Amino acid sequence: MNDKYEKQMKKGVLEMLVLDLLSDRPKYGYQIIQEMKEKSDDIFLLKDGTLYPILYRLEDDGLVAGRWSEAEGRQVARKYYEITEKGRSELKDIQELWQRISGGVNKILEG
Amino acid sequence: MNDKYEKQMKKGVLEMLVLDLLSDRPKYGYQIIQEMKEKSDDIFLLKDGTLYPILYRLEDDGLVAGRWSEAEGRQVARKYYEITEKGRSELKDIQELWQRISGGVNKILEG
DNA sequence: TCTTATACTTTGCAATACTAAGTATATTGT
DNA sequence: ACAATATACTTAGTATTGCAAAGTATAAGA
Repeated sequence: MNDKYEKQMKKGVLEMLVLDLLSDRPKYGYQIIQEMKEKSDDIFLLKDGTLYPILYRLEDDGLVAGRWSEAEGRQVARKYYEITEKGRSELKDIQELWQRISGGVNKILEG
Repeated sequence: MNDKYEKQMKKGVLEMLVLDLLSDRPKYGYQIIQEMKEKSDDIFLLKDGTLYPILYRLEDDGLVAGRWSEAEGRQVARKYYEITEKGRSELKDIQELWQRISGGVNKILEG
């Protein structure tokens, strides 16, 4: 039942969260999924089929840049995503938007 | 630019906000739009073309019940929407979901 | 050998905020 | 009287996105 609302409520915020996680250092997909899970106390459990399309969109928009790692003593190639300057600038704007929207929601719920 | 994110971030929460506004007493469309604007300090400025489809969905789901008013000393008919018991129960669940999701977002942004 | 974890890609579906257009009456200003 | 604005509801169409599911492939542990 509430799966529907949960899915909808996550729209828009996931891109912000991915950008935020990338803002301290470049990370690869699986790592982003783990950190998202840990930092949110198991609230954001992303499937890989959810994350990668987000990364591709961010890349298309020039907010992150992906580069394949030269297999450092391991075989499985990893693609590291790094936030761009444009990405940092956008992240700031999106976070302000989140404060505005979530603040507005709480005003109504508390009012 | 940020219109895209703003639109997405509102997904899911608008139904919750409409249900919340209806939880004290029945209201008609225009009134809901005004209260949404006032209580959110101009953050949620709904167009009628956005609100009514939400009301119809809520009605289809049995969360609200609409009834036409018998024109009380005025000519323009108004359709009043009233929250149902099912609607109150769902609202409680959706609000808990909102607390969970927005809490998770803030954990990541602050972490 | 089999299972699990790691790691990335792609297709297709469902849900919804919004724009735009349409219909109609009431009120206010000129 | 006329025009403009506010009130009030309806519907069609678009774009976006979270997710499930399936596919490809390597590494590590039982």
